[in-house]
Amino acid sequence: MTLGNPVGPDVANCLIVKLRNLGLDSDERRAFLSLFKWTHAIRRGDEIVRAGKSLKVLTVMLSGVACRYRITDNGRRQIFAFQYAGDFCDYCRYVMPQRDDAVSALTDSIVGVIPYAGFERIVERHPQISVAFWRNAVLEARIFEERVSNATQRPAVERIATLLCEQIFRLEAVGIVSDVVPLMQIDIADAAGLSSVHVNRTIQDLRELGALSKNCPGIKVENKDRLVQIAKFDASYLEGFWTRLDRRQELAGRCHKAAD
Amino acid sequence: MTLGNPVGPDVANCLIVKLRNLGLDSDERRAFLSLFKWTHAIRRGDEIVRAGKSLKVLTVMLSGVACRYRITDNGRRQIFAFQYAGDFCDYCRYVMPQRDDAVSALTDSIVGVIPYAGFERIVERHPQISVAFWRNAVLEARIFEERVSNATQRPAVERIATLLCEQIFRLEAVGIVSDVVPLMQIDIADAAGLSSVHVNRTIQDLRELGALSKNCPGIKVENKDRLVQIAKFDASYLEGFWTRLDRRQELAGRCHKAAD
DNA sequence: CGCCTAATTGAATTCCCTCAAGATTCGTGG
DNA sequence: CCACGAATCTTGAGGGAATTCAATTAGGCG
Repeated sequence: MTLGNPVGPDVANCLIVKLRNLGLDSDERRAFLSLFKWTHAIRRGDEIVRAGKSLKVLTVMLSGVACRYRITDNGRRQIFAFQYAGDFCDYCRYVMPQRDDAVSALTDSIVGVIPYAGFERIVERHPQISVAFWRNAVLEARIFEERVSNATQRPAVERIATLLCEQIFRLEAVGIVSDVVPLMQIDIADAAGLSSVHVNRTIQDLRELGALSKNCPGIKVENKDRLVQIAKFDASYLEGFWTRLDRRQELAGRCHKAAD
Repeated sequence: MTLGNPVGPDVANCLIVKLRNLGLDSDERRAFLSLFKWTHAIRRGDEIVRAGKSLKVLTVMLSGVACRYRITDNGRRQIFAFQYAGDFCDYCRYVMPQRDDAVSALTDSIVGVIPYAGFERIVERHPQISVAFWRNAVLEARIFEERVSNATQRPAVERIATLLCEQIFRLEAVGIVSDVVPLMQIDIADAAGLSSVHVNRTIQDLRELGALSKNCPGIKVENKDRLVQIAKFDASYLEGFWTRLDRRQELAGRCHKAAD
């Protein structure tokens, strides 16, 4: 379904927060938001970006949860990233067209769409936008590093605890505060690279340890501090998501502009 | 040791190739190369970038091999990236100052240094440079994705074969063609997240399989095709390193400039 | 020639996987 | 509102891949 509505502050709130965190001032944000030509409502399970297809558009999550994934040769689904409101689904293709992962919706979602043409125009007028995207790419690389480190060096409990922490902190960073992690066990398995059986056992361990809630459907955090402690989670690697004010100064200097 | 010499085409050859592959035209490359204020000679084992230290400079490998790494809480060294001539050691810190990995030299190396101040000036005059760095960051993220996928889904033989293939192809991309992979088994282990014991056994398997040379020191490729075959290696994810001419067209269009 | 680093080998153990079956929950339609 | 089917989650048992610990051999350099 295509809605003709422009993207107002109501729908785009998370995106605005994210753009600010990436270092864009209000002018640049306004310019970026003006680019949205339309929005799509996507149903759970449907594809947002098709593998191999190169539509000349940027797609942005406005609500819901999605994942970027690939089917590996052994037939399993490898989830590379979970995407929440404010996240760009396929921004890398703009500079790296040969990337061809698929993105599909894990819950009912709304996405906004920006044609490349308009984006190019804006980038030219506001060079800071490409710096912001550069920063975003570095942030994403940073997340992957953490995942590599996790996958190869740590036992499943810490691994899954860390994955959960990351999701919680990222959601909070764009203003979505909830004790429910909106993922299924199979999603966690495919992202962490563990079998769903083992994920299940590990989640039960986390429940026993008091980190997750017992006797309730889905994955609900009972004790966030405990979870963070088990994961030995240090959120500093996500700092780009919620650039602190004292940090803003430094970035602002680097951007030749005061933030806001 | 600090050399007062400017960075001439002789020393910077690999870097020039890399900058071209990232989509910079000759003007932009010249501007970038003019920024080098000095070069350092680094000895094997020494640190190029210190963890936590934020020098306001960009560091670029001009020759040799280095690795970006971190010591994890369990005391092991996690290698995130190998860096060869032309690679930027710490470019991410420019947009993400809170990153604090260390980089140290695995062989005797020469690095070039660019103060942030000069870089900012150039970026302002040549906005394409930040797009190029954006592209570079995406490329790096892409490499990590591959590593996650490898680490979680594939057996050690394929994992190590893939790691070796990646190094060979990256070295070739900047014009360094050799059948010797300039890494030790312990480096491979810390990068792949395997124990050095198991890496050793796996390398012996690769020798038995005819991919690596027997009876010679270090890691020498006996049969590249065989190695690629074992790794099921598809180099397309590294394409940004050797942007093909037909691709260049597309990128050039996106950059509002003809390449070269 | 001897020292230090790197590579190699063996044996026991642990973590996670696969396969397979059973129990819940959820959504849908009657 | 209940019943039924499908998806999700849960549990058990057995096996394999990689780890750790420990000891030995080869290589490189002063």
